[in-house]
Amino acid sequence: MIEDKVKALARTEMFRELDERTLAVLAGRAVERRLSRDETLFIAGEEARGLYVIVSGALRAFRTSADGREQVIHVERAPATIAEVPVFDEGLYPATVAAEEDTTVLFIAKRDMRRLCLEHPQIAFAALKLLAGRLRRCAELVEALSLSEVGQRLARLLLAEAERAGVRHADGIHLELGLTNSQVAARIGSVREVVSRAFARLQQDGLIKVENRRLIILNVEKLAAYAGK
Amino acid sequence: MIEDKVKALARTEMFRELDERTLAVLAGRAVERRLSRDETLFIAGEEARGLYVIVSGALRAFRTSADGREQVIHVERAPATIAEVPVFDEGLYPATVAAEEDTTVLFIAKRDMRRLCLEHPQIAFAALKLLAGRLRRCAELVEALSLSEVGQRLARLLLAEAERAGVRHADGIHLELGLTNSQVAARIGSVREVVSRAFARLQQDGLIKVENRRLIILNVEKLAAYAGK
DNA sequence: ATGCCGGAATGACGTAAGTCACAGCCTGTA
DNA sequence: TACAGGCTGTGACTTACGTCATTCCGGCAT
Repeated sequence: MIEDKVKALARTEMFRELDERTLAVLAGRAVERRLSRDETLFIAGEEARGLYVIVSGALRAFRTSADGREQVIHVERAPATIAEVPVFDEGLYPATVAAEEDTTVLFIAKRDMRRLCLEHPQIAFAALKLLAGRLRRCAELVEALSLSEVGQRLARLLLAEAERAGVRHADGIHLELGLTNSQVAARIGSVREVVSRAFARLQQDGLIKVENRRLIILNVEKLAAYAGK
Repeated sequence: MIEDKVKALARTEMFRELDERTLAVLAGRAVERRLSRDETLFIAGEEARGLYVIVSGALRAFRTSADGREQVIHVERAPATIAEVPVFDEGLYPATVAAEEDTTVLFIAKRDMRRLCLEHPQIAFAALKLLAGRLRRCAELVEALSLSEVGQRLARLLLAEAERAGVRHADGIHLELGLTNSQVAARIGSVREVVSRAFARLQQDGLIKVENRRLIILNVEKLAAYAGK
């Protein structure tokens, strides 16, 4: 039980440098919570009490507009952490977080986290690296939203997903996308129908091939060029 | 000379907690550089050797599209630091940085910065707070670009600038904007002409009043409501 | 079979916003 | 005084994108 928690913590970028003893103490204080697909963990603007370690599954952090459209800020999958920002700047949760799939998390209180950073410089360092990386990707998202169009943003997403979960094959990179068009739209800042058309376009141009929820990137270089990267 | 550098460092959020001695050592290693308006400090993708402390003036970090349009990621004015990200994640500079006005900076080498974080946990903490805040604002920018339209984004910018530099007055908040329409466009993700029209619209609707480069926010509440905040 | 449901595809349409071109206005300066 | 350069404002046009409505398809349960 507590063993499992220790293992889960030790797998994250944030806590992997910690010694067994400290991990055990931290694990003892960590509270587990299970979420079903699409269940929400917390809402933007809520009082932030701490951060979460993703033990299994994946979470998305997003913002919602007045008329209900969602824009995903980032997606984190196990092993990872989420909601670090309010731990360090003392503000409210900056985004709503919900489960992409069935997910288990561990809650770590803000105070525990801050003390850990002071007593273990490696943790502060890991946190710095993590936030820096996240900021880098957030800036890229800003650029994409402002300076590229939907087709290019879709291409970028496909390349990123291929990087993460693609399988190299003779005819190209095979990819189990596992996202509905709506989910893709929320990530790249658009809507269902437009994504549908963008996919059709990429397929027409011979860059990708889609058949029953399975996707093949036929020409990575061309796709990257099209994405403008 | 070195006195001035110490003073400049001590004013920043990043270094204000440091004791005099350590500040003096750091100042001794800091290299000064002066930039004229619009001169560029470094370019996105360059090898990152360290971060910069803004002694006076202001810098903007931005990305450029293939066809030359710019999207500003953030603007920092003295006293502040810029380019912390690559110090902590070891990557290249994530954005191009140029001077908004005549500016003086101090260069701090990556190694010095990292050592400082290990030896002085308060510095690591300050850096964490700073990155967290920046990430928060970056996420807000993402939301704005994806879910609001130009008029609303302009309204948000005006409210933020009023917060920073506005003067409360009988007829509303007076604001010396000091930005051309092109500069505003680069910040809110649009182009000159559209910004010009958005200003006209806000004025028509009686939310603001513009006369010879000077701006008055007549109705803050309405403007905030219009911004959707 | 039948019906239902979530997702995908697609045509028709409206619109915000980007592009182009031009004219007016300052300010500095040759 | 006149000219150039930077900024603004505005009309005319184009277009990418978002919206709406309909249809189709493939499970899945009844």
